[in-house]
Amino acid sequence: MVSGKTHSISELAKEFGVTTRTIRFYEEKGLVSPVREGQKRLYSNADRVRIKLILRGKRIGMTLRECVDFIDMYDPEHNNTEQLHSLIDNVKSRREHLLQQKNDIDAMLAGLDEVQDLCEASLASTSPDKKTHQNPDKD
Amino acid sequence: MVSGKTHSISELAKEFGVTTRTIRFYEEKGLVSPVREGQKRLYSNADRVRIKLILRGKRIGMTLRECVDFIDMYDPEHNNTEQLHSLIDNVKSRREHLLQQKNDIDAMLAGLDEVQDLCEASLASTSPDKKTHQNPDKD
DNA sequence: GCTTAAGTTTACGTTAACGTAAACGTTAAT
DNA sequence: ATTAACGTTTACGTTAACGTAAACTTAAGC
Repeated sequence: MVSGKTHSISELAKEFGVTTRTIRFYEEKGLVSPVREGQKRLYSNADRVRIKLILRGKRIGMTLRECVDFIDMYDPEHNNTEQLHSLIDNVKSRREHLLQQKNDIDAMLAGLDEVQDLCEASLASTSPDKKTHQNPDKD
Repeated sequence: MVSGKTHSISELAKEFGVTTRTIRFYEEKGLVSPVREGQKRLYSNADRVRIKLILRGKRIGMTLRECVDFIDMYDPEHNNTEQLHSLIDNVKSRREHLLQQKNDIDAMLAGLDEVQDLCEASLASTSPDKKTHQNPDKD
């Protein structure tokens, strides 16, 4: 089968918790290219996946441009050797960036643990004995 | 000792790789409050740490407002029981958010691995035998 | 005394990522 | 035939997070 299930714009909007305006905006920017049935947009499953990847990227602070660049890595239109090497470099630096972000997140999670401990300790004792406060200077 | 080492604005700018404009902007927004020596700003180590935390937040896509909220969790001006509970709730949702982000990052890292494998395979064989392409639909 | 470097305030400009609204078309049900 | 639900285009508005420039002060070095 060449054409799988398609979706309306409001279906996708509901599924992903965004507005239709957002999805049209993504099209305006060339991030998705739904087919038309008369006037209306029909979204393929590939479009769905692209939107999912875009939103994933946004959740970790990527710009739309970065999301596109990222997604474009997946499609194998990079034939010649030079482009493949440049793509690998790109992958490398992206990976480093992501690992940095993981470190940042872990540091924050540790901070949250600390805050929560302090809170609970403070709640446990009606007259709370002051614990010494560790300041968050690591990294 | 009550007052540790202080720093000029350009020192901090250089240390963190941002412009002085950025640091002044943060002050404008109430994120830092350097002391003045005459006209000039003197940044304490506490200021340094706040900036560090801000930049850490930004790296994972937090807004400045979110960064402040996050940082404010650290200082124990939350005395009464109700506020402590609300703070704990806040910690909880932040933690969930951060864990979601870690999942997103892991998914992307997996994607990068795949892309890299494809690239290297394609480079290894001068006449590259087409491998079947796995599409990234997980999660 | 002059220049250079670093600092200051004030203020307008810019980009990204949509929100919001107006004005209109199409299909289906009442 | 009219309301309702969904879709469309066009276009102006908005917020965040600075960039950039102008015009000025202060301290340091020669």
